Amino acid sequence: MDNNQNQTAFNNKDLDEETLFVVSQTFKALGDPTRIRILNLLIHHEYSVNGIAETLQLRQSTVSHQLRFLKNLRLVKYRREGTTLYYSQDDEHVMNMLKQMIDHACHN
Amino acid sequence: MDNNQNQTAFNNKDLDEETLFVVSQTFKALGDPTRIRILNLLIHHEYSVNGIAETLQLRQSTVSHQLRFLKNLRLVKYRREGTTLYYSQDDEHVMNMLKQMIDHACHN
DNA sequence: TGTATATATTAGTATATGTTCATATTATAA
DNA sequence: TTATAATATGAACATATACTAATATATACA
Repeated sequence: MDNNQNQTAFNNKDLDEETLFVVSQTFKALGDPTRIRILNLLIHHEYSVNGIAETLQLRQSTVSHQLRFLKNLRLVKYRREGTTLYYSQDDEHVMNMLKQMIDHACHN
Repeated sequence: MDNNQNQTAFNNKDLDEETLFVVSQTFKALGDPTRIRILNLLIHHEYSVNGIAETLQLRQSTVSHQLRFLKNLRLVKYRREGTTLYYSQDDEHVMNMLKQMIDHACHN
């Protein structure tokens, strides 16, 4: 039996610390209006940092900070073109959950 | 055309304020380890407040505070039996997202 | 090399959040 | 009514979070 097996497989009552950390961090990323707006933009296509800032009426600094947050969680990635960085989504599963929740919230 | 129609349907670039609030609040609820552990317990069956506290090794007060949080978002409900309140899940969709994310986090 | 543009980083600040202790409330039973 | 058990609430505290202004870094190009 695999030592790295998660507790879900054992149907245990509590979650192991690492799973708990990853899950809470990921949901936390989706738990802020600014990050949701950024990710919602990136559903459709890539954007530069300034592109996001202008579209969402946010400071460049704010966008950059939140992108770093999302990048650390591998929820977004970027490609460089000259001095411009184009950010795009990097976790299809999480993006699907975001879409689901937006639809869930809209169907009231 | 319906005035209450959400912006997702229009494929707009930004989300309306109310959707943004509901979505971020819901994800915020899932963005805390304690609340995740509580909800993860309630996946299987109902628990009393003290039952949760004992199982997860948390203070009664902590559990009660977090249950109020989850109750306000209609993520949990309760039924009374004497002086005991049995809490259970009340949003199948959100619970499914939690399960999905836990599985997602485990499959590393 | 020097300048311009795009982005990242740092430090400061205000606010939000989670936990705890102490206490209040509620319902039951003697 | 009084006592007990279960839960809720309020206040205080420490920590986390998000935003901003100012500045640093990096790339391209003249």
